[in-house]
Amino acid sequence: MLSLKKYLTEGLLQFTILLSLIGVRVDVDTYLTSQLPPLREIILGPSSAYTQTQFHNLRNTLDGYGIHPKSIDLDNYFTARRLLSQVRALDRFQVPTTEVNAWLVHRDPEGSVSGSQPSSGLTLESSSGLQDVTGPDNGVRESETEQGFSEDLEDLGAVAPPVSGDLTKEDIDLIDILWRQDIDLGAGREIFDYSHRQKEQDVDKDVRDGAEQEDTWSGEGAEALARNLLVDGETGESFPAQVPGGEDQTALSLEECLRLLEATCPFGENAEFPADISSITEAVPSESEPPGLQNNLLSPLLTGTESPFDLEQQWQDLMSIMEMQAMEVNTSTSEILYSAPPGDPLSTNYSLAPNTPINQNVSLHQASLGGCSQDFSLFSPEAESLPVAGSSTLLPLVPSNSTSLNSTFGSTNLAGLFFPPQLNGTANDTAGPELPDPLGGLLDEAMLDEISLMDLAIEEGFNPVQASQLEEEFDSDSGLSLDSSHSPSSLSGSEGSSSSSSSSSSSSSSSSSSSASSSASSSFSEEGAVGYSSDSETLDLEEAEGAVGYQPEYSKFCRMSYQDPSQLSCLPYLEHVGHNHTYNMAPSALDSADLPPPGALKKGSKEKQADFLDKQMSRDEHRARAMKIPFTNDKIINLPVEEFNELLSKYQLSEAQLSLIRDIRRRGKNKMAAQNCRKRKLDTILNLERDVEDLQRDKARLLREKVEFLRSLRQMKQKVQSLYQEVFGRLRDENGRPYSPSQYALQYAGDGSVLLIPRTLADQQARRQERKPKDRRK
DNA sequence: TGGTAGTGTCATGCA
DNA sequence: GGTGCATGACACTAC
Repeated sequence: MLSLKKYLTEGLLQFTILLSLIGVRVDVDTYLTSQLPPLREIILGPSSAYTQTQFHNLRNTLDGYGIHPKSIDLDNYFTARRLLSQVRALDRFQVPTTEVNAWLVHRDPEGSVSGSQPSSGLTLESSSGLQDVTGPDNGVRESETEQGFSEDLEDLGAVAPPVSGDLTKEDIDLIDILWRQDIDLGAGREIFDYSHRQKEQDVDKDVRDGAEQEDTWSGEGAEALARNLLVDGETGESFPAQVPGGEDQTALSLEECLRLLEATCPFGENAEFPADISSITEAVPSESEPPGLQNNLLSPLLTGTESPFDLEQQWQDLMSIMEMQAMEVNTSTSEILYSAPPGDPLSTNYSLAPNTPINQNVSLHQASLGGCSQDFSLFSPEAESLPVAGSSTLLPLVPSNSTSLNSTFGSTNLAGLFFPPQLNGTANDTAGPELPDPLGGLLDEAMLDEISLMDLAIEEGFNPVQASQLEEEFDSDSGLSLDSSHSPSSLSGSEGSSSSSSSSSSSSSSSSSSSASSSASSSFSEEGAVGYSSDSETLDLEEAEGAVGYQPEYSKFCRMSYQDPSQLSCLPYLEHVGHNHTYNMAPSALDSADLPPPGALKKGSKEKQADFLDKQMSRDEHRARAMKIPFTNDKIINLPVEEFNELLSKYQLSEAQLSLIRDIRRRGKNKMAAQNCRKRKLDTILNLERDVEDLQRDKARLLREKVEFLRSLRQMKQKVQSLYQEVFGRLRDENGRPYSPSQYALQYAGDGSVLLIPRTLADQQARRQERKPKDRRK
């Protein structure tokens, strides 16, 4: 069955890829959704968006680059819808599930925007559907993971019609010729569009392996980049779309931004912008805009080398989980840890997989590789030194290192709240000038407080209250003093049953006993005389023997019954199994210590039986026998004090006999006490073992929850940074130029207003806000 | 022969 | 102070 699935899957994929490569549109969704849900799941997983809606064909006609991506009105519509859904999703703290989106690669006829295909063949993203995967359509193809969104697309006619007839063999040959030209020039097309080529070659393998994954945000970042790129039809290189009259292409007017914010943010009504830019409703992009300026707008939450955890701490956590996995506590732990989505920070830190797309720099970098060399330079450290936007040489948003997070968000508000100090510690270490949090007011304080509390909990590893309770419990349970009260099993079961006979033997008188003696006898009957009492068999033997002494060896096995009651059921012929302490027997009884066979008791004579019992008598029994004590050691030991004294008064006993009787009673009681003590010790140890296992189980569970929380936090961060990036990227000054992220920043105040403020001012505010939490902690 | 586990016993403290 | 109980320490035995 598996092989059949594999065969079908691979075969369909290969066939579809082939069709796609020759230009035949294959919309797998139409087949999978309606007809073959199992097959769909085989290929796509439980829920995924697998469509090859070639939006690029809408714009990429045969002459390809004749239509700019931004000329399509759907773009704004989709962007607004997506932003709205993302913002709405921000108030939901959800633990995402993994979803695999497989994208078929279609070779663009010619002049395709190479930079528009940064995503690899496989994109792993959240099922929340709020993260977009920029498909090969240069941004028009928006988040189809949103429920029903793809339907909207189709309703709007966004789904490209089949283009099988558009591409002829000559066209394909022409593409190859142009391609070879680049190769002849020393620049293969794959240099400019690595992922494009990579996808064509490896998509089949990737679909099967599911290994190559991209962070969704990188797709968005690439989308934002690619939107501003035009493509050289010959080389496939991309270059910034700074063309005259481009106001209808790339510029999103401020009005649109405001509308967008109103639609996306609940505080949109109060949104306001500085007056100096309020009049910029007709943004006209300038030709003189330095290339790459807009592309410098990078993720304010983007961390270059995201190492949100202390490595040592995470290793400890990992080892704990590994221990629990060894204990087979919960197999879901491994599922979480090892099947974590690519964006999972823990999976990155744990597995240290080199290809894990957790490194957002890498993802964005790769996305930029698809564009052009200019884009490439944006993400290189050298970019910091490039003159950008006139005199501005500061590029604090360049995520070449981990300062990017704090450079824009500082350590306040979102950055500080989304990431506990433990998480962004490296970012703090390398943080340069702290910049204000442009999204400080994006979330209301209540939500931020919740997140902050959760961060504290995560930072502490456990709930401090619970941790203190655990600590107290451990303290109180230290040692063996917790025994009886803490371990209810310590004095139950075998003890009660074993003491029943002794208590019954004294029940006639103990019921009439009063006060102290009654309490003593009751306590004795309840938890005393463990295993030391003579059972009926012993009593019969004793009476048959007619004289003295309990049967310590019989009772010994009864006492041992708490260890395994089913094995040693107080049978005399099983004595050879256990210990045979004969040192307490009379020297005369130590001779001929060979035990009779099991059948000896049945067939043997009374003499042999007497010999056998004689051997089993303890030293005190022998002494009592030698001293002619007129009652059994069992009575001596187990009778309550009053009954015992009454019994002694009935007989005329010598001083030596009385002394021996008292010694026997003392030793017998102490013997039982010792046995109880040892039993309690054993129970305590067993209970402690159970407690340790429970605690380890709890720890593993908490670690799993921690992983999920952090993953969700990371996704929220990505969404926020994406929103910031999109909104900021659409802002234009009076000249239609985008604002430099090194000079301006968006700031969301607590009252819901949105401000575009200078970076310096944002820095100051960020510092102020950073001091507040420190003061609070003090 | 030495180590270990089980057991009994003694001494001691506590209630 | 006697009694019962708990427990550490020791000795002994069997394996």
